[in-house]
Amino acid sequence: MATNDPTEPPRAQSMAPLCSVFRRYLKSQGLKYTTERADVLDAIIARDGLFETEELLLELRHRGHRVSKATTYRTINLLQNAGIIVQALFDSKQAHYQLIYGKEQRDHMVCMKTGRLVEFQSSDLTALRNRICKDLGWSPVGHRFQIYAVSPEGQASKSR
Amino acid sequence: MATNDPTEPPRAQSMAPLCSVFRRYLKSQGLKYTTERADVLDAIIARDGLFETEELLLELRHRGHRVSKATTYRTINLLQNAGIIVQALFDSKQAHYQLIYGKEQRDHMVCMKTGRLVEFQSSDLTALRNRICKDLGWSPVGHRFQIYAVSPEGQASKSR
DNA sequence: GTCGGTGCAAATGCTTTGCATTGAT
DNA sequence: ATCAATGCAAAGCATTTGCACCGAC
Repeated sequence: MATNDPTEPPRAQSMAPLCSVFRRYLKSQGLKYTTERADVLDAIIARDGLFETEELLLELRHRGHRVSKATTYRTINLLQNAGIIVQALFDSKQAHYQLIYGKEQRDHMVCMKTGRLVEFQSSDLTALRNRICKDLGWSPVGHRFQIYAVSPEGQASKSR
Repeated sequence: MATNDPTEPPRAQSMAPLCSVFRRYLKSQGLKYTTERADVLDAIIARDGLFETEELLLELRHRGHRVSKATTYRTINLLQNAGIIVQALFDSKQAHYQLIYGKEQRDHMVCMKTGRLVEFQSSDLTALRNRICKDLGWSPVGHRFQIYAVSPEGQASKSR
């Protein structure tokens, strides 16, 4: 599913910092750091890319963690508020999320023939975003960018 | 699906061409051009911007056209397939659409304080998109770009 | 020991669908 | 006349919520 950027070596996210970011956020809100919440964050870190809730539940089951669907949804919302994950992708019945904390913005390119999804980074894009904001007097916070295109494989397949 | 020509000046959309684009699409699929479908397209043209289904239903009622919710949804799907509208915006329970046929791509900037939504166009962005695709050997079809930022008014409001 | 958290099942709310009727070509 | 479209109400589905019990601080 998710591929990565050819220029940067993909590294696994070490768990400790994210975990403490989450703890700090929870404490600041008077909320508790529970095993279920830790399990959900772990599973997200393990995937290290785009995920949807159903996949996350499978990942959790797979690792032998029993977290209810309700709690998973609740935790995803907390992680969004904490700025650790953000929603990604348009045009989908189901919400997709991606880990974002401490990472450069990652954008997506979807193949309209094969459905293949590629992540990429572009500092030019971020620069352009900042310029657009500046021109209009706004302060940039973030962005979402998704390209619809046809991959080389998709072009090859004459069928359909 | 339907893209457009960046060299062409953005002009106000007159109704006739879109209507015939839709008719042509319907005919090509062996589908019928009905008054309800025409009414939905009219209402979308009248709004000429972002809309969600509920708003569209109100617009239709307002103009004295009785089109059922089911038909409106069905027509929206057809218009997407015809390349006349596309889904826009992330992070929303409800789908938002925008008229796109024969227009330059329009992107969005949302104020995180006030919720204000601004549309903008950037040919640099399209150029950047095309370059990114070319570098990876893909053929660009379209894109969605949404900036999260704080508007001048939002910055002024210290409250919250 | 307190609150907040969890799981379950029920509730929501947007969107889709089945079916009998209506209408465009 | 035919075959698709419409409207209604019911069904789907991802997500949220109410509530009784449980667990982190």
